[in-house]
Amino acid sequence: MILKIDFSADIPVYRQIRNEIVLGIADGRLKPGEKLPSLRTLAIETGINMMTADKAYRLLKQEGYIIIDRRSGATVSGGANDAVTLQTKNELRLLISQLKLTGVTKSEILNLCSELYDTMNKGEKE
Amino acid sequence: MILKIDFSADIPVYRQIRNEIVLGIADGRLKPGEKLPSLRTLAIETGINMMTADKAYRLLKQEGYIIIDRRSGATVSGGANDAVTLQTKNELRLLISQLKLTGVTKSEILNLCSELYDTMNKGEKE
Amino acid sequence: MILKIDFSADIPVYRQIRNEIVLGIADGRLKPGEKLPSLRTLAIETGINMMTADKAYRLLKQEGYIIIDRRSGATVSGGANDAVTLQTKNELRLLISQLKLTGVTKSEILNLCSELYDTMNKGEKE
Amino acid sequence: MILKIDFSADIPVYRQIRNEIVLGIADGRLKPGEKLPSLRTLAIETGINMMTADKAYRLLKQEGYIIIDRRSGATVSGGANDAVTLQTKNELRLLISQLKLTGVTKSEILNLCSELYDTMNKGEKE
DNA sequence: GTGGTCTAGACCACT
DNA sequence: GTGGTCTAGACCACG
Repeated sequence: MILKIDFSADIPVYRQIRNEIVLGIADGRLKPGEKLPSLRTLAIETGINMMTADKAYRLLKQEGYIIIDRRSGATVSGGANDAVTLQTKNELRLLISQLKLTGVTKSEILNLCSELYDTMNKGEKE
Repeated sequence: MILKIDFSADIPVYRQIRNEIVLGIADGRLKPGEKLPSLRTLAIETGINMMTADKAYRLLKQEGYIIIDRRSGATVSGGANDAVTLQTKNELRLLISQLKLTGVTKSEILNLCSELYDTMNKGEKE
Repeated sequence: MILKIDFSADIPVYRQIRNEIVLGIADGRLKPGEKLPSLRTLAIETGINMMTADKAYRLLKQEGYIIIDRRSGATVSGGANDAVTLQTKNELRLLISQLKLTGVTKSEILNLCSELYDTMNKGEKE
Repeated sequence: MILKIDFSADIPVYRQIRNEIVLGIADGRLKPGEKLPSLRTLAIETGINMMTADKAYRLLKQEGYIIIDRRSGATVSGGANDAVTLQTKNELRLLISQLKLTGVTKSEILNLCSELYDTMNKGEKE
């Protein structure tokens, strides 16, 4: 799995990494139990600082997306903490507000969500 | 409309204000054409600095949510720029990934979105 | 001649009026010797404050575009002060820089200028 | 590249900085990919406040003239957004009106534009 | 080191 | 009255 970083984006690099990995797990490109690259490998491959990679992994661990083991490094857990759910639902409310105000109808939103959800189950191909 | 600011949150104050106003417009508490408080009033009422208030209004203006009139201050526009839509859809994908990984099913997500959307129509024409 | 004011624009109202009148003179919709509306009329028709209208006329007078006579009000002079030329040439340099950086070629710029100039001689129809 | 600020001019400081940088890019004194001074450096060197410098950079970023990189600050992008083109063309019409009314002939205007454009290619590929 | 955010004032331009 | 701009600091997030 290749991570693309946009250094000129508004969103911090460590968060971009976190987001891409979350997306990767959700759509099946990263499978539960699968090993993630080491901090060093990740840092070199993406051209980022190792401390930034560390920050991303710590965040993912705290949210329950990955498990960090001293011996085997970071592996995908396959789930996430419930605390994430609550926070996410609040954010969802804001996004739906924004979509509504840009003229997206309710059914369009539901279709969009449905498609997005379905798409995640078909990313099995490497 | 009262704005609640959490000064210890990790989300910037000017963005909290922006978000609350977007939510307010979407759910009808703020109606198109309605006048928003002046920069000074907003700053005093919420206990923030004028420049922070200015930053929030500038962002809202840039996104098309409000119109800033040289004579009478800021008013609600009722819509938003298309650029917002695209950005929002990307963010939506991440949120749905997160919900999926915390065990929320597809139908639960769709119900949640539906409820959120409907809640926003209180006090407005359907 | 009808003046359109955009109260939500970044450019001050008095300057919008000034600009529209300059454009009107240049393209022949306003002819030398022609009488401009009184401050009061202008203010009422455009929905602006009389002081704002006054400011616009004072600026136009100072630049030589109009002549203000106590008895007959403001009339179009047909020219402008040389001081305007110098200032304008400086501004022109910036605009051409901007066009160049947005990918407009030299010949496109020259064609554009040529067209703009020619268009101004055909605005004879009221 | 040295930026000259006129603190008594009626054009805001942050806009003067923006203009000088645009001119610098267009005439090749600033090359694409080149690093601009940091906010702090710029503020100290020109004797302005950091927030004013920030305002100038934000504007340049929004217009597409520069890229702000989280790692190393601001760099010249070499282009600009299309939205700038449209705005600029409108402003061009006004300037040409003004020149016409101060007695500058069409061929003089075209020559002037041509010279201004050519002057910008010093130190660059034709 | 960098930019991002924020404060508590101030003065000016505009309407 | 309004927003627009600016100062001289400060602290934090990021890399």
